[in-house]
Amino acid sequence: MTHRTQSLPTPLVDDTARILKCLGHPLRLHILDFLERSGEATVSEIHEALDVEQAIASQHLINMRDKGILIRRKEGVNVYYAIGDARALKVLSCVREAAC
Amino acid sequence: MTHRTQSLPTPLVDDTARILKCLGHPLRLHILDFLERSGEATVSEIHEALDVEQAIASQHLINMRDKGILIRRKEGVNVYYAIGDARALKVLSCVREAAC
DNA sequence: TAGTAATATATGAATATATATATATTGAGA
DNA sequence: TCTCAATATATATATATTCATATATTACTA
Repeated sequence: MTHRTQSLPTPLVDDTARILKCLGHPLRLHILDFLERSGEATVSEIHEALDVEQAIASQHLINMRDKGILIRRKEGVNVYYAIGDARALKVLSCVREAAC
Repeated sequence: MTHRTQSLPTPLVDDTARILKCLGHPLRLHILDFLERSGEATVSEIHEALDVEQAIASQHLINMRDKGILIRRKEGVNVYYAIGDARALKVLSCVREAAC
């Protein structure tokens, strides 16, 4: 069969792979799901809602933020995280579809 | 903000994370892209087209097959791999969109 | 300014992953 | 049956990831 489309450019593949790899972890995917439904949430809210240690939650949140998947906003002693990447939202909506 | 939708079920999240993690590797994503454009391809065609060692290509192909992302068909001494998972195709189409 | 709650960081141990290389297996044809 | 080409497997090494735990930082408030 002939190739009807061009091969994906390597920089795009590399960047996409980074995002997919990051989302390819159950807890991070749960966090993403929670944040999408919450709009935004503090570290405490997340670690309580998902029943994981505070440090673990913080580690994964920072991980996702480093990759541009999440953004954060400080308010006093609290830190609010939210989804900051359209690709992550897209992945989530695909998973939602599958859930039906 | 209240939660307008239910949280994703854990088994679905786990399964999805497994797939995303697997696709979250540049070479595997390139292989997926190549297979989508080829329809199907042998190990040799893949390792030559993507310029990677035969054993490396085989390892990644088996990896993806183990996770149900690829299927394969034997024909004599050749083994043809093809995409066998709708989710993988969906991911690919999203990446294609981003490429435009 | 001392205490406290929220968050982040440092560190180590266990496990998983990626790559490279060498070798084995399989099937076809001379 | 011998050889060759295609594919798979075994193994070692290096590196990355994950989780757990302890500790540090930060900002508010009494």
